[in-house]
Amino acid sequence: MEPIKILVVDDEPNIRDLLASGLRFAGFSVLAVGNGNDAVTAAEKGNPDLILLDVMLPDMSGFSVTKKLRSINILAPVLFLTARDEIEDKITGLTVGGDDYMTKPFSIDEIIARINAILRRTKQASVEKSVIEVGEVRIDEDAHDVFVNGESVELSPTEYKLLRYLMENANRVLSKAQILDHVWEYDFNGEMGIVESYISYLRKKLDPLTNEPVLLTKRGHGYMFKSLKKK
Amino acid sequence: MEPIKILVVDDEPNIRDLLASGLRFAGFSVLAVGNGNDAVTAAEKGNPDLILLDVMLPDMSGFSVTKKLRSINILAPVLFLTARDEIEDKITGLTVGGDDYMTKPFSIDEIIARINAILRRTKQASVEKSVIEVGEVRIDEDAHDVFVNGESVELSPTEYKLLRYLMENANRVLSKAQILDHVWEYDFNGEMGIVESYISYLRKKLDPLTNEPVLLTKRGHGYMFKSLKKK
DNA sequence: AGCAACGTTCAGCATTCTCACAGGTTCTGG
DNA sequence: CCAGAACCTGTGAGAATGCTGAACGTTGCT
Repeated sequence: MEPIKILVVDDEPNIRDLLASGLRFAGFSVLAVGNGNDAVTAAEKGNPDLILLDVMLPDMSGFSVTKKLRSINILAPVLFLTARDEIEDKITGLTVGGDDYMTKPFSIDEIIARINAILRRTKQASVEKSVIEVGEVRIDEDAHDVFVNGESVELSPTEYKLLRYLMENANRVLSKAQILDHVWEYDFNGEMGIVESYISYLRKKLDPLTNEPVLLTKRGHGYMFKSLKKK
Repeated sequence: MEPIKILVVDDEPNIRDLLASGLRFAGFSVLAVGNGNDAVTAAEKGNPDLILLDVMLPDMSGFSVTKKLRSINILAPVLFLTARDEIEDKITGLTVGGDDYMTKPFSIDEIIARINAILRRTKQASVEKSVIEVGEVRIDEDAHDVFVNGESVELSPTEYKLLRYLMENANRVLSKAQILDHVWEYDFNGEMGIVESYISYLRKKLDPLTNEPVLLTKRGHGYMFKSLKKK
């Protein structure tokens, strides 16, 4: 099975590197460029499965890039990146087919989740499953639903992302720093106490429905999602 | 099987040597440099499997080093080293994928454990197993869990590190000085009596669950973890 | 505008941990 | 068998760590 190819287009080197290395670690094959022209040529040659495209580029807008790509019959789905204060109307309507968009700043894990969601939607023979199930807890990544022993649980966006990250790494201790870097946006520079807060929120919602606590504190090391069955 | 290569980057010669010799003894192939520029060139040539990177370097920050490395397609995971009071704002956003960080001062054994954890996570075909099992005692390094004859035992961080060190060197006498050097942080300047105390704590927790004592005192020499089966 | 949901910080509280000390016990050499 | 060395372990002070409720600002919705 050959790896899924992603083309990253962003003019800010920091963001570009962040995305490139994050995606590579996630198992994708990544090509990264810094402007629209390079993006078009790279897409022609590389034939990527998905394009991660910043809307604000030095030479042309992300939308022009998309148009050019479509005109030369490159139909890979596009995940647009846009600053939060740029008007959202412009984007709505332009994202046709499997396209989607995200606002900066983002969290790495969120980007990966979106990419998987798009690939799931556009490719029939999807590799990724949309359901994560560990022990008594089940997450539907398409619907963003969470069930504990069949019962639905309402989570806020941050609670959801945290739970997903913990479940993806079930039975493995995760340090607060790792959690912060994967779950929170990359420009977050607050305290780690917020992780404690959200663990507390999650416990308050999950524990009443589980037979035994699923979120364990490993004092001095971090937190862990624990599943009953041995893997 | 060729040895795993580690690049150590730290400007303090003491720390650098401490790390280099400790890691070599643990079986890694080590290259050590003292600044960011050397780090980049060394990484280019040496193609390390992991980089141990001090955040505070004379010529550039660990952040810049990482960016440079990633931009020239060096994707080895990074274990950042940082002073305890720099953590909060600086590190956030740095660790992507398999990266992690540790605060100074650290203990050698803890560094090695983290390195193994990262390599385990980032490499599929890992050599290291996350479970150490000697006689009646089993440690899961991912979950930081300890079991004696199947029963779970709760250990404090220091107790855990001490037990792990003893088990890694089962059936071998370890002097108190050795134990102090490996398990405690390098700037610890207390008495060796602390080792006696922690041996005592461990015995109190382990002995009730074992058929025979596992922690032996070799009077005048040190301590030894004894396993039933011959090695 | 008013309201609800959410993210974030903070302070107080509780628990656990580290470490030193000191008195007691066991061992060893002579 | 004795004296000293080595070792064991209970006690407690102070620090570190984690938990949680409360407060506040922001955002989005009606």
